[in-house]
Amino acid sequence: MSQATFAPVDDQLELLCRGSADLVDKNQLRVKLERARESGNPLIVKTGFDPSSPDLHLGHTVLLRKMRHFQVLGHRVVFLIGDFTAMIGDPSGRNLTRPQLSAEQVEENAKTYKQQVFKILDEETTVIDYNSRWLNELGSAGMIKLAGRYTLARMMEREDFRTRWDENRPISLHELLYPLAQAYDSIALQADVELGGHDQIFNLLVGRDLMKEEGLEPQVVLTVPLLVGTDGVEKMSKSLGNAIAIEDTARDMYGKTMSIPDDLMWEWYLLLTDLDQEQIAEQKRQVEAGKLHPKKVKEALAFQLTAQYNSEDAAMEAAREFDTVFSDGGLPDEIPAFELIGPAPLPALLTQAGLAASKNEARRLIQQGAVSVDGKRQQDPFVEMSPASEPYLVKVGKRRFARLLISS
RNA sequence: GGAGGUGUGGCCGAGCGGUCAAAGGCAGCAGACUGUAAAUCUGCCGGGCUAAGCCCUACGGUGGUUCAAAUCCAUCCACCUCCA
Repeated sequence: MSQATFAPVDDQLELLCRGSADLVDKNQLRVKLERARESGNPLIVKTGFDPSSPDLHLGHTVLLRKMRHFQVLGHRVVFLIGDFTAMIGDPSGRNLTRPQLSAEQVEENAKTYKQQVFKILDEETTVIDYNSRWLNELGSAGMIKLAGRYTLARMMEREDFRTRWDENRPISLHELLYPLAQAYDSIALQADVELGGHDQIFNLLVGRDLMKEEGLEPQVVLTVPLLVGTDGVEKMSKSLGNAIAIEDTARDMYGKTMSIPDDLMWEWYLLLTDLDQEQIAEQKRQVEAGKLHPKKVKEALAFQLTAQYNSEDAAMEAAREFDTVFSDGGLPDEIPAFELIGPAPLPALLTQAGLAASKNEARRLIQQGAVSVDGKRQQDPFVEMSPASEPYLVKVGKRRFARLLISS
């Protein structure tokens, strides 16, 4: 292991604590950092990822960014793919048992993961590992021994288990093994620090307990808050439709960011950017005092995020287009074109062009005044569109555009 | 092994045999307004039909009872609880 020099401990602590939810405990982390500084041996920082959701979104990046902070400071970050534990399915925050994944799915998902995380992590220094490496070998005898070190009562301290129990919802036995398996990962890696989302706190603490039982120095547990999604209410999740994927187009990323409630901006700044905390607070004060327009602040946020995951050019382009389309009611750069056969009623054409899900919906949209043809609102749901040499420019709502060329 | 319960639209959740395409909430979409795909208010929210009406599909599956079934019966499936 290479000898390294580390920044002063207080400086490290400041960066590491930024935007964190729990830290158990800070003094221990200080001790570990000091030791690393003296010995030149970096801390082993473990973060587990369940390969069940390969589409990473900004919610995941909060954690990835914290990992990145450790990397910047010269520590050894282990990106642990929970290919073994994925067979169990993490019960954290769940009120239902998760579906179990097949080995093929896990492998496929893990691949997709790797393609995405290096937008944030440093590919050179990130250690990627799989927990099947030691958990497979553990075998059922080892698992039983491990299970013998924890009690049902302690397991039931967990809020999600407790809730499910109280509400007569099922808890499968294998779910009880998840925290144990995760704890065993920490033992196997001899982790100094384990990172996770705040919902992981229980699992991470079990890791501490079992490390002590093994006679190891317990890991420090550091969690980050769960990012609230674009709806401003629920935590960001793909299935809730309030997520911004890191593979989203620049246009989507910018637009979706602009759609978050104003109040949410500050948290996003804290968790998703490296903007100085004092600067964030200052902007917030100015907005509250009415000196700074919140839209400006949100634009800057949208720009930063878009630039980070796409490119500055793409971000500028997205910003310009957003203004054109939404502030000025103009046209986007790219409008999908369709060639359809006519004459035909407008609702049928809208449906064929994918601008409406069904003819009924198309009719409703027309009646509600959502549809314009060549810039003029069209409110007759029975209007026939006849063939023409030039395509019609059709707009549905604020965001759906198409050029429809009608031929006979 | 025994007893009981539940299964409704993307989700949650009401639902007397007819007036149920199914209350209410969430999500979604649209309009107005605006400062944005913020906030707020209003409307829409299974499919088809030149429609204030009609038709089709739908309340776990199947089969019945009935003029009429999400509602009653049988059976199957799935899930849950309690007792042992």
